Amino acid sequence: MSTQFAASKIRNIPEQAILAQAFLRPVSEPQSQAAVGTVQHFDPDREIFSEGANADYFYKIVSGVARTCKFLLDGRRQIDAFHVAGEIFGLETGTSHRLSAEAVSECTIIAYRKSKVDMFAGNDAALSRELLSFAMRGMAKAQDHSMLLGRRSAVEKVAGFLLDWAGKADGQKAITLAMTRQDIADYLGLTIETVSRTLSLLERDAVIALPSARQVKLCNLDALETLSG
Amino acid sequence: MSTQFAASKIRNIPEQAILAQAFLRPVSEPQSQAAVGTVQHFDPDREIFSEGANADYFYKIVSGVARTCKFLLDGRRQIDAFHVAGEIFGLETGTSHRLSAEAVSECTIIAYRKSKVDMFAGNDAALSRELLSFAMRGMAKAQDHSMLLGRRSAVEKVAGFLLDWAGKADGQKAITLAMTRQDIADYLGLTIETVSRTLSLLERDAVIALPSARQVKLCNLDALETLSG
DNA sequence: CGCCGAGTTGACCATGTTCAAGGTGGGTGG
DNA sequence: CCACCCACCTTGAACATGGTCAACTCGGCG
Repeated sequence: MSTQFAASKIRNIPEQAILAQAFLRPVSEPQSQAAVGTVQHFDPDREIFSEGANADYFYKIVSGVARTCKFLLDGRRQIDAFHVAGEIFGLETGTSHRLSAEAVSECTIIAYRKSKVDMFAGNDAALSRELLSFAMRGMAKAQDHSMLLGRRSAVEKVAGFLLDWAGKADGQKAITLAMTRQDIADYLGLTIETVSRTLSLLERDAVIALPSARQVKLCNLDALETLSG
Repeated sequence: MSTQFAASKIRNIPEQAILAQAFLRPVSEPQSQAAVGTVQHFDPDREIFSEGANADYFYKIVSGVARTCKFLLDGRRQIDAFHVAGEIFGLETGTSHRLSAEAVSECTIIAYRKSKVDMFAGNDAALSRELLSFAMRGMAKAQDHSMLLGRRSAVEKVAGFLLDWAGKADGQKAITLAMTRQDIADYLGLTIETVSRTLSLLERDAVIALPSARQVKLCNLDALETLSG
């Protein structure tokens, strides 16, 4: 299920340089990626880490989709973000994870030791910059998400989500939703019924088509953008 | 209104070390703080910078309260955060500000050139770490805010906000709100009326007291924490 | 004193939630 | 191969929470 490589020492490449790959390189070379990380595979809905757990590792997605989320005591869930190939999550300054992470679809991820980042971040200028940029992007994403949650109607939320996801799927007009309606609802701060109704509404208005529950065709991008606010 | 110091060169102290003060030092020495920054003063509701403007400077609050926010085309506003003395805002990786910033109360602020951070971040390990930690804290705050906005009722939001603000005001049970009801509403994703009603409700239930509109006494912290979810 | 902005309160309304009843489709076992 | 099942999704009707609109209060200041 998971394999630990120690290629960095065997091949006599400085760990620092290899670690930088986590940030600087695309996911096209799984072999070299794994050099300082542990490759792991998760079935849908499997927990990757849980809120409060030790944040010794952070993760980069090779394939599939994962979600990071928080739970309230009564079971309410807020999904913070969906992560796709190439994205990093679970990197914290504190010692424990502030969010849980789970696989949405089947996914392959690489776990990196956080301690190595602590060691090298100060010395390697490029890595340092990349880390900062990662954190700032994360901050920007979370802020945009706040805007979405606080001041938008159901239609605006759903339209915005579809455009967002289409962006991740590289701008295709036909997109495949990796997640359930419940996931979408918990991401948008809505109920599953409202998400479903809103999608039906968009379909009725010929803004989208729903050949199947998880397949969405964006028929009218302009209308969608207008609706998203 | 604003004064440019060039003390670093005069006193022959490396700029890099002085810049680090922005992150590493408390706000207790305004003289030295100003060494690499421009001290500025803002009246309530004055714009500090606007969304889309060049992000050449970032800011640290010396005194007073500021807010960072976003606007939708139709005027809806989402306040991202309130900033108090010692806090930094307006630091971006991109070239332009993604949020606007305005003074809530009268406030004194120091503006730092961002380019200096770009120059030194890679070389100075401590500064680098501090920057990263700043960004990660910002990310964590924005994520918590999302949780608040997405999955909480009006009472939970208001109760949470009061506890939060009490925390910033150093845990005092009697707090002074620097902001208007409208600000609170735009921070919590509610309307001004709902905020007002909810505060009245909390007062009726003896959870808080409202000697004046801006003065809140937290009479029953336990109840408040329960209500905040 | 009267004005004005901020805040409160009330009545009504709309959006989204809740509860409940079907529908659909992919997988499994007879 | 078909029937059944189950998870996921959709749809409807009643309801609740918070929004909207409007009147009113309060406190500071010319």
